[in-house]
Amino acid sequence: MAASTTTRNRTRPVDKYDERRNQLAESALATLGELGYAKTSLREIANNSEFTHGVVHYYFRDKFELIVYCVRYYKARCVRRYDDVVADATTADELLDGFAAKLRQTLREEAPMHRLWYDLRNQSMFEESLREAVTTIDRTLEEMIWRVVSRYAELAGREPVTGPAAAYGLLDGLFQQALLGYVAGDETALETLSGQVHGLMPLLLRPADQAGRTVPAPQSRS
Amino acid sequence: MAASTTTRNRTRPVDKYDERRNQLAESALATLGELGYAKTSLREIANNSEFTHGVVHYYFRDKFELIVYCVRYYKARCVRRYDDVVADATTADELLDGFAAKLRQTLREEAPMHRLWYDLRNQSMFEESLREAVTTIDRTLEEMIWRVVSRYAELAGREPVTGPAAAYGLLDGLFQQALLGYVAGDETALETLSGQVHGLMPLLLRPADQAGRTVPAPQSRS
DNA sequence: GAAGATTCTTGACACTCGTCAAGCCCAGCT
DNA sequence: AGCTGGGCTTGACGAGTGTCAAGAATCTTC
Repeated sequence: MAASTTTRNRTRPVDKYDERRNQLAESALATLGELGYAKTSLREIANNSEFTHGVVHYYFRDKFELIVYCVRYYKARCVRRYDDVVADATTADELLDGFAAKLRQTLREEAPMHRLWYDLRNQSMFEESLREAVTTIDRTLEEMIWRVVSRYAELAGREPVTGPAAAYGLLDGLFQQALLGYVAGDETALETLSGQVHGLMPLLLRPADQAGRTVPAPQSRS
Repeated sequence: MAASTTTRNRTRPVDKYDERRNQLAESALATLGELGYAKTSLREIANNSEFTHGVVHYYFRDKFELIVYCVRYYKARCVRRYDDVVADATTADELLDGFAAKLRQTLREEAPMHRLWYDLRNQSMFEESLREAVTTIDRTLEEMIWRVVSRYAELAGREPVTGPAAAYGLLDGLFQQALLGYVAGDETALETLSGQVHGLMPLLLRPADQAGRTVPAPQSRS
């Protein structure tokens, strides 16, 4: 009975409809962040909301549409997280400090969301239907990181030695490792990450005096 | 009825018993690598073996013991993968080439195993019972990578700028990104990874002439 | 070859899952 | 007031899950 994508009918309760979808997505994200993809059921999602399990099927065709909607909904919130840092910094060191601080804060405050993100990204390696949504958001994250790195290089008056993909891969690896430790109860993961990032970022800049080798950017975008 | 951990009784069919366990673990790993943790059932595992689903409970108390056994079983096979490369190389460049080639090969031939590993590592962020096994193998992988990096530095006559954890995090990030792309069908991920690693590794060495900054090693081991 | 232990199959159980349809509730219109 | 229809609840279904027990099949040992 529900309409195709987001509009319901012409009478106009479009916003009400989307509002409920977002409300359910919020509950779903909270549940997924707590239990993980494997153990999250629609009933559990509904229990974490103020509705019952039937409602989910009123607003989403099936479980999959809900999950994908959640991924996109989540992306909209997280993808501009470092833009302020980039915009406000006036020196390379200031940018680096702000970036590291924001990473620490993200780790501390958004750990469930991020373990969910890694979970879903991994699921996309098994479930092809998730792949498109995941690839899209992953690319957006890469661009977000690249805005930081390239601006950092600019402020330092040097050039990055890596392309966007490599820069994202490196930083994401450190962050994921820190998240793993932090979730396991290692409080020092916060400071460790900060220190590692402070150490890594300068390495991503080509030395001013000499022409070093570069980490080649991917030839194409597949 | 089954014995406690691995020995069965004193008559001596210890090896037979363990052999079956390993056989089942092999089937389980194949299934898990294909379907992922979330969608793998004991019946499916048994179907991929020459036994029926009841046998699983004859050799493993429950699903969890099987999974954990699999993780450890898998680790035993993969953790010395780069040792030959380290032992055989006589120059830094040779080591680097061999390492990159081995990474390419791993990506091409063992993609299902590795997406499974990342899946399980992520699950450990939701399921505490997995944490210990995962942490153990993760540390072993870190040591494996560190053997490569430190030997690489040694051959180059320089010092690493990172500690073992950061080195592992960085390389793991690149590998995971490449795996994601490769599984999604991007064949160029192989060469991209190789190029990125060739670019990254020299950055991990402190310049011979000057005393650069270092990526601090974690203070403690949590 | 019989007796006993071990290994494996089969079928059942209690439960949870996603899905769906029937109907209740209540705001808004005539 | 009475009706209408969208929003929501409830309860059911079939399929699939982990687990387990009872017994068949196979091997071991005397």
